[in-house]
Amino acid sequence: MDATEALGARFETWQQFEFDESRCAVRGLLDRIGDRWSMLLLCALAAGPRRFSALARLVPDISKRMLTQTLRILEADGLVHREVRPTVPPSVTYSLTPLGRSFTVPLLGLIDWAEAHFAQVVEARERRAAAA
Amino acid sequence: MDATEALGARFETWQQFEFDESRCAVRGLLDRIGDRWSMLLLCALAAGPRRFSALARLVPDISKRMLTQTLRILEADGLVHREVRPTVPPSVTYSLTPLGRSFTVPLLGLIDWAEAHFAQVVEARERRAAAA
DNA sequence: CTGAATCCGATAAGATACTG
DNA sequence: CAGTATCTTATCGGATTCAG
Repeated sequence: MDATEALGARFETWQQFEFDESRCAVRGLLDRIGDRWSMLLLCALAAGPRRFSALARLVPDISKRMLTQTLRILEADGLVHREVRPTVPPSVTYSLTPLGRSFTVPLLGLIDWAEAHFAQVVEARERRAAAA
Repeated sequence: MDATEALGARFETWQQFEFDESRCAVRGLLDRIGDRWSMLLLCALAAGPRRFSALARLVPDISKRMLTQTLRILEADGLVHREVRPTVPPSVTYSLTPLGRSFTVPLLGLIDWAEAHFAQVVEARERRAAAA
């Protein structure tokens, strides 16, 4: 059974649960990390703990608002650890939890696919644009 | 080198490209399939070709508008094939392309992780909610 | 049956200014 | 340094209606 068949079989079990949020993991997962920044921040933290301002520099076009919000969600989901040292000025360091590190395995798989096949996706789009 | 280190190293190469959209595959990928429906539809099509109305039934809470729009994007990206048979009434069948099937491999990895660890994520959220 | 077109509300997300 | 608060704009996505 290849991955496509396995995925198809998986989908059919979800139907039996009627995609109940608490049991349908895809929905629950994508609602949380399917946004523009979550995966990128997890990638940034994979290289090691980073402070707030360091993350802001690493991901150039994220606003402070979105950075804070996304980190809060990742922290609430148990993927990221937030450590505050009560110095003056304050120093806050973010790092991956063991759960967050376990997530880097499938995340790396996704990114490997993207880097290997993204050219094909772009080509498909261009071919379609040319046809229109 | 484990996945976390590999991912961290990967991230650092993206910085050198300044996350240029055309070369940063994550951005390009997530902009397309990071929405609410794309991955779910790819899962639904993994079990085999499906007609438009069949997909609408398989994914109960998607509107026709979003179904059409999402399928069009997946088609434009070369992940899904759209076949129209000029009967009356018209019959349109969607199926995964070879590129789409290759994507089911990392997608299955992501879903495996979600099903294995989603309980931990939920628990983390509840613990946080209880603390607040 | 398979869409296209339009309208509209909800949410996401950027910019800016301010705080301990 | 590490946020918060507020405002505003942009986009998402649902409901409805119409068409080939």
